[in-house]
Amino acid sequence: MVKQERATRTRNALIRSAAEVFDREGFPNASLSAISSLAGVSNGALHFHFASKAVLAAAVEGAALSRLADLTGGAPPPGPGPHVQLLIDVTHRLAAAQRGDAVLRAGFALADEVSRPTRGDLREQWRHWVRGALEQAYSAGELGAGVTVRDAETAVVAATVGFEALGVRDPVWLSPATVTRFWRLLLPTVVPADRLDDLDPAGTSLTRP
Amino acid sequence: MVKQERATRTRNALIRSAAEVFDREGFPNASLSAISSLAGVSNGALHFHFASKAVLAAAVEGAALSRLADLTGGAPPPGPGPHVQLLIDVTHRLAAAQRGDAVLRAGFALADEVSRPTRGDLREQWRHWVRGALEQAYSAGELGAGVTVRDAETAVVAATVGFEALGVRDPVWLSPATVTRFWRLLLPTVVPADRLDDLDPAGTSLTRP
Amino acid sequence: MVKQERATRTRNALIRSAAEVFDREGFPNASLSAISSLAGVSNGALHFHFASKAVLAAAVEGAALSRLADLTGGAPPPGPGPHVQLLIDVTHRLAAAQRGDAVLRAGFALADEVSRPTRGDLREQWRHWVRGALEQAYSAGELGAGVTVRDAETAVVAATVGFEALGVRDPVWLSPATVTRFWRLLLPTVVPADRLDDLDPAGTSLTRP
Amino acid sequence: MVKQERATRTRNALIRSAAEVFDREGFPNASLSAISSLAGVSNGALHFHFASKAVLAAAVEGAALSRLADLTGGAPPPGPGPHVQLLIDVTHRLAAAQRGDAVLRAGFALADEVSRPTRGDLREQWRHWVRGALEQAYSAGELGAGVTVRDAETAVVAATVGFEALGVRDPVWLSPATVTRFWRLLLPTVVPADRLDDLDPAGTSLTRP
DNA sequence: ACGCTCGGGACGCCCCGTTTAT
DNA sequence: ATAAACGGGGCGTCCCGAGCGT
Repeated sequence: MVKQERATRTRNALIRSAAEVFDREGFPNASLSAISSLAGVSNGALHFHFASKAVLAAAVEGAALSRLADLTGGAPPPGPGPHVQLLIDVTHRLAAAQRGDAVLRAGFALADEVSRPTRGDLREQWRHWVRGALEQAYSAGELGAGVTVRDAETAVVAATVGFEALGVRDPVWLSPATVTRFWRLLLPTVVPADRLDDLDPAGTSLTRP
Repeated sequence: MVKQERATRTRNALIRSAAEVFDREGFPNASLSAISSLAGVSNGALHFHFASKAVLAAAVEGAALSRLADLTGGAPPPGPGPHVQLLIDVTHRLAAAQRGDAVLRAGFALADEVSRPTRGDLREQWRHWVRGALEQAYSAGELGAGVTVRDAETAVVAATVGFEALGVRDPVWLSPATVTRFWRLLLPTVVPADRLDDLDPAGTSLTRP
Repeated sequence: MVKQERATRTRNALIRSAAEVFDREGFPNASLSAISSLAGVSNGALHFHFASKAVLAAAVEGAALSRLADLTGGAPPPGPGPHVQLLIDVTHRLAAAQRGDAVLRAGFALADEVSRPTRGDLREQWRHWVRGALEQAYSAGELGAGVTVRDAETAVVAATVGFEALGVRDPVWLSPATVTRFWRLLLPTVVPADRLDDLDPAGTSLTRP
Repeated sequence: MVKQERATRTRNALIRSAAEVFDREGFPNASLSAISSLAGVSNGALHFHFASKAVLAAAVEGAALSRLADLTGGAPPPGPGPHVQLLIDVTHRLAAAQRGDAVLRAGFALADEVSRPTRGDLREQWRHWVRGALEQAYSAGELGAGVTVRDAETAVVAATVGFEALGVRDPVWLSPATVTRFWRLLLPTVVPADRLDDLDPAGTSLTRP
């Protein structure tokens, strides 16, 4: 069916423009007509693809979820490796993405505003990934003495969420400098002193080897 | 002038119930009739005290601001003293207040949603206080080597904002245990090793001597 | 009582400002708070003097009625005299007054909008006076052959009302030139040819001898 | 495109009932729900066709404008012809229409109340037509000596407007008898004596030959 | 399958004309 | 005569279904 291809294009356009409007106006203030007209389609077309506003929001959240999966590269890779550096890099990538990608921003915002604390929502997903990465680091002996996975998870998740919340009104909170400052402060406690030189709080642009 | 006493009571009741509804539903979803009926007054009474929804929101923010001032005890006290412990204690108090006080929660949320990034809003106010406390600590030589005020400010502000954002859906993020975990992780870097024993990451209930 | 004097002053100020606001906004759009604040008194003061908006409107109409009585000089004087010239003069005076006096304008407008066609309202009052003047002229033999009082009344009342209605948006319709044009056209039919030279369609500023 | 037919029917029903309610209650007092329910459609349907109350009023005015064009038959026909009789006939037709047609009545009222004195509004349109007809009459030598187009225009327009204004509360002012009285008084001055017998102040029901 | 025009209810905010409590 | 409170809508707007086209 050739038709379905255009339909998919329309669907995606709607998701994208929905994300934009949700991000700009917030979910309750976002009007469906604003979304459909931004996408260049009619009001009825929107309802064909998404039965309700909530369903549309869920679709945006889903899109954001897959963006997040792209950023994290799925689950943290097992086995030995510089797990902490990966964590640093991913927080940098997440901040950058949140600065530039309305879908991601809208997704996180929607997770707070609309959906009940579902098991698979963005916040939970992110927390799980952070915990997973820290557990790998712990197993690999990368964490400093007296540092528990739980403590580190708390700090990292809270800070990244804070960056996002503050970044809504002042994007500097999502800048590399901000994230780097955070890691500069945290790293001396998180990793043993002898490993400190191997880690770059500013992140590495290298893809995982 | 006796009459104004009841008026003040009504005004406060409106602010309180507005905070409650704003906190529960979010500003855009909060309906003025829900607020006025929760306060036990009529629609017109609300409009008498607050010309518009925005003005009401500003009043809630103002109330939250004074709550925050109560928590911080105004400006950080100058001179020698355990400044870092004070910072720890205040973050605990703030978290506790945000868990129990809808006005404070609503105030912070409103600062994000409605008001322009005014100089005197809650977020800025909090950031200023944190920075001030850290500067006092720095001046008193309480900060560890290589720790800048700026870095610490970033981490503390981001984390507390994160706690609040996450606490909306899961209050455990605002529990003493969570805040304690954060400080447990941070303190070893923030203060010199020889001072670590003098500080309690779980906070002290003592009022400042 | 000295108090009563101030009360009267307040009452009159309210009537005047009510007329102004009614004239500018129309009765339904005029808000009582606009009226009271323009008069420099409180909202409650207004309700002390006038139980309701309708009562206030009636007061304005009453004030306009006395203005009209001033213009016409009461009933048309009986006996011989240049009755038609008096009619001309009064139409000029009425137009001038409607151009400059908000009370008169508001009064006529209110007579149309609010009050039921009462026997004593402004429109009826004006029509009665015109008819009276024409009857006096007829009795004095001032009217041309074949001219009935009824016909002349119709034309004069309709035209003056038309001037007023059109004058709301373009004051030129209430200018002396306009009224003069009307009489210039009408006079040759209304009065016998030999009396034409004694009458001035532009009106005489003389008070009646 | 079959659908659009029903839409047009709905639109027209809304305009008609809007005219009725505007005419009965006046523009400010007319409630949109009264209009939509009188038209037998929902509140949303109204908003679909007319974005705001003002737009709806403009539509009513437009409808009245075309009614007026029907009455006048467009521009006054050039060339020789009994132009004055045409003018008489049209004033009769206008009065009759204003007595029976709420759209026309509401249109004129709206022109006074809401719209700025636009160049193309009803009042101006009517004035233009009257002036045009009189100019044709003048060119054809139908006007009496000493009668200017301007004077006649003033009297005719003012009187017709007056009939309308007075007719709101007492329809007799829009009756044929009233209009006939007006012309009976005016004609002897307006046209030369030898043409008087050819004209009927009561109007002719003949369509123009 | 995909899309649009048209229409239906439901509130939300604002504001207004009024009475109580003082 | 005031300050405070009341309740009643008005307009606008929004989210959504229905039914026809393509």
